Amino acid sequence: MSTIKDIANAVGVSCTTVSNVIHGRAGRVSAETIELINDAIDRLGYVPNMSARSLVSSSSKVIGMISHLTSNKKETIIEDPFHSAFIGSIEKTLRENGYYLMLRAVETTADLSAFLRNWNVDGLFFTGVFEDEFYTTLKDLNIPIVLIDSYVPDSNMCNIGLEDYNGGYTATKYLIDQGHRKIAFASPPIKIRGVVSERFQGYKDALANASIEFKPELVFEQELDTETTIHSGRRIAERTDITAVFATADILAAGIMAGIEQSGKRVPEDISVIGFDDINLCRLTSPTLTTIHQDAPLKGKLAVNFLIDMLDKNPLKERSVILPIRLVERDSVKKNHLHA
Amino acid sequence: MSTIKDIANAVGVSCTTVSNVIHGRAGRVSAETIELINDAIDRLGYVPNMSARSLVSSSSKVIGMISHLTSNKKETIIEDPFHSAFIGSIEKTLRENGYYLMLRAVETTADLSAFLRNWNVDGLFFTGVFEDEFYTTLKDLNIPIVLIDSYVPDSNMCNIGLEDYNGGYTATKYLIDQGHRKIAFASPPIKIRGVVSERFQGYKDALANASIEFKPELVFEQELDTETTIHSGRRIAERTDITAVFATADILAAGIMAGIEQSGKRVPEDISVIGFDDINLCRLTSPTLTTIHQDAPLKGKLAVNFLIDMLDKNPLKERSVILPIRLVERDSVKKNHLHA
DNA sequence: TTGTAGGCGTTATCAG
DNA sequence: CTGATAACGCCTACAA
Repeated sequence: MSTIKDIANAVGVSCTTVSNVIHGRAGRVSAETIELINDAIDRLGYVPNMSARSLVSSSSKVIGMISHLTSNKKETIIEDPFHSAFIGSIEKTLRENGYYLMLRAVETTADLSAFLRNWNVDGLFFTGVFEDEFYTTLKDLNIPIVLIDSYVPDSNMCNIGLEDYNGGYTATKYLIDQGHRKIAFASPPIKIRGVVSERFQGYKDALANASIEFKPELVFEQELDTETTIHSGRRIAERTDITAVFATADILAAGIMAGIEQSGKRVPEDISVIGFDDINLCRLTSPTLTTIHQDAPLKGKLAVNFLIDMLDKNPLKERSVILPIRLVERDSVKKNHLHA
Repeated sequence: MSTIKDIANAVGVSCTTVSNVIHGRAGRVSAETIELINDAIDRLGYVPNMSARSLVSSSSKVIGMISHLTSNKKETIIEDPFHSAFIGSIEKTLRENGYYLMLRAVETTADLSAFLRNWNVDGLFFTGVFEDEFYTTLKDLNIPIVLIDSYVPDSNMCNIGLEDYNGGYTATKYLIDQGHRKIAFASPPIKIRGVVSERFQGYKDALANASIEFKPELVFEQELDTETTIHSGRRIAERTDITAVFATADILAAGIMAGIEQSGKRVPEDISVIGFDDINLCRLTSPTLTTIHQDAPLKGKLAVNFLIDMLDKNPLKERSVILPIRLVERDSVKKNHLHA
């Protein structure tokens, strides 16, 4: 484990000079010395000790990827294949910019702020439901934060969002256009400020615009584990009035399809299903799943870019970007269904 | 940001005493002082600065979750839903034991060892293919390592493995018992010491025991992205001789099923498919996927327990644990197919 | 039972 | 152009 001092000794200069070279403060060192030092760095295999750096600079190059654990939930950080899809692209971009990614689940604000101070965390991604409690803790914490699934307007926080409202509207409208009138809405529990509530509003507005009355009994809220989603499919199949389902996540839609088929009904002949996200799974189910597409890798990439701009104190043009959605037609919705 | 010194000042004792209390060296401090100090810690909201700790102790409580990026691969750390299934349980257990999880993708040994020294990483999970290159780097690195998908016998490395051979054998035998003789083997590229090569051997031995000749042209190696797996399904469907497929991963099996159906053939009527892993997806496809079950959360849990025992320098009874597999029958294999 | 002092590797300040 | 030096927060001998 060679240190700056080792390099300095090897070359016969001071630590300061070595440090200057490492940080590219070339103006202050002769070309010759620079060469010598770089050689020694390679030869001795020097790598910086990040702990020492953090200690003196109160900044660590550590970015936290925080997942909020609600107490009743499974303990898994990455519950949704949709999330794991962009964690990879986040790690990659972070790495390319000299940052490190720590994964951490927290239950309380105390957990979170302890973690942040433990490591002088430089920035944060926050996934999952963002509750007010966190907002008050984080807002005067003064580190860049990118919220991935919530809408919370604030300086030093960025939202990377999606046309969630539009997505909900588009999906529902599409079903209506195919002749459906009894359209169920299936989602995880609808939390205020969460993405789902936006999609829900889109659903309701699409109904209203088509003069279809909104019926609370057509709303199915449930967790996203496979058991439960399949069970929801069964419940939906039992309801003889429902002809279509808008599910706010593909894994949910897939579970519902499975449940429907297990009940002896057919998708899309008896009940049509439309999903949300457009994960790979959509092409693996049968029928393949019609869904609202969002670009997960891009979402991840933008999230990191936001964070890095904030870390570098680049002025942001925008605090928030809303990614477009688009409908992807596959085979889970019966076309021109004239049910009305 | 209160420090030990702040606590010491607040209470009117020295840093040493505070430190002793923090580390539970109760014997050396009066009960009264302990109380005072703990109060102050709560009141001032002290949390340890991990950087400072790492610096002085050359150990960091940081555990790396390393994913080996092969150059031609996508840049994603968690390519497989199977992996994301247990990363959550790893983070949880680590956290409960006072450790922190850093995610990092590496391409070369140099990348890896730089990362390890950057942070004084205390221990390592290594997923993905483990090549010799890494072995030589890691083996004298003297930190506990748990290999998740590879077989490399060595002290200070642990394998948490699976009955991969048995899984391959069982899957193939099952197909044979249903009357299949022309059984394709589909997998990601077969790497030496990887799990796949074990499953492959099981496949070959099951064939041999049934006096079925192994045909290299029935082996389909491909990457696991959705495009490619569906394409493989098509290729398999075109081959009129194949009546069954053993795929070494469920996502692969699902893609192959989709490809087969896209070619106008039916699963399992025309071609049977059996998978491996038993991820949630198996219950969402139609037909549902018969597969070899492995317990992913348990695998994650054992992996962490191994690592923590090694970190705590607890003597290990075993360096390696092999988890059992079992066949889960669903609907993707045609029963009693008398094709022979 | 408590305190003092030195050092971990790095950076920034300031002086040569 | 280069080098001392102090400081970051914590830990561990060693003293008292």
